[in-house]
Amino acid sequence: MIPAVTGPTGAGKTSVAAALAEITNGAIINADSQSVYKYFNIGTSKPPAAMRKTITHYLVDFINPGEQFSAGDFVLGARRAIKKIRKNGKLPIICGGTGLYISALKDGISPIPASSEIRDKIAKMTTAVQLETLKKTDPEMYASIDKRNPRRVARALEIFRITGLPPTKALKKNFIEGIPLKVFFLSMPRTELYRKIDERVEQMLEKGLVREVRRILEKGVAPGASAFSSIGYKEILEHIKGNVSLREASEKIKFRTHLLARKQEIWWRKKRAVKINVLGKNPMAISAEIVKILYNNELSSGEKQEDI
RNA sequence: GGACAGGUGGGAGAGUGGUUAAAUCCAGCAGACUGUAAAUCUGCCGUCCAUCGGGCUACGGUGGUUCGAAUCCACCCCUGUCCA
Repeated sequence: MIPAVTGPTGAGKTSVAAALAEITNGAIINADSQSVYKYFNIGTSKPPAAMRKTITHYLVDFINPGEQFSAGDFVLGARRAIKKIRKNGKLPIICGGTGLYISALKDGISPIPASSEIRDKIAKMTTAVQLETLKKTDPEMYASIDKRNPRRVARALEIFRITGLPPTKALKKNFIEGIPLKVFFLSMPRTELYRKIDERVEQMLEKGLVREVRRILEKGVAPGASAFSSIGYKEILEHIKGNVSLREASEKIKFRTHLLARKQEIWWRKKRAVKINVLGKNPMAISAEIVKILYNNELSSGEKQEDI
């Protein structure tokens, strides 16, 4: 089975996946929604260049900052990468913190793409009108949808416009089946995790996050580019504009990263994942633990997955 | 020593007699979420019991005015700025 290493930011996914790749002769497929972007290196904690020389990485550092990348793109790309890695006789390892991406790969996804053209049109309607339209086209979806969440509502309508079918039906059509994945969730106590996150944010600044943002802007990347919406970049942008001090920006980055970490935990709390406590353990020990579980599970058919 | 300004819940910060357990923001906590997901959205957030709801303690301290005070008065303590 394919292992997927996930967990909150700062838990050490990158080094664990690297260690795992070393002992299993594996290649890594990135499942982090921000690390796909080019030039955004420090703030996204991409796997370092040296690591990428010895271990093959897929879906990292290959999208232009202005372009959109989505769960569907990830699934398609990951499936291709898995095939290729297997052909080379290696073990594919998924690594990243974007729960939706990993879940989509594992459980499948419907192949309805995003259309910025349609999205723009829908955006011109008020939410009330959007809801009205949805109510008429798909009462079932209307009943279950979070009506206060504009993105949900807009996407439902988008699906309708693209397929001409009620979203509930469209989502079941031509479904891209999932791939069996064994999800390993690296975990550590909150207080410890928050401490590590804060430390890491300081390190990012020392490494020159501000400089990186300046360079990206000099390249002509628009401040509104989707890659700039990620934690660390948004705040530094504000600092460069002169709206906040560097200190304020770094505080904000820390707090927003805490929130992110919590969201990442919540995502897997009720889903099947093997929780691995990483506090005080080194990457090699952790990856050895993962190998052991992977190997045991392949021998015994019984599922022994813990809840988080 | 003198003159102002101010002390509000974990933090910032509204509130100048009742509808205020006290706006708002931040932090914290609990969630939703199948193509923007590091996004978007929701709930809780003094304390105790509790289903609606109810009790208790709260706006530096102590006393007072009042049917009623975070809000008015007196004194005291502390903080900031300015003058000596």
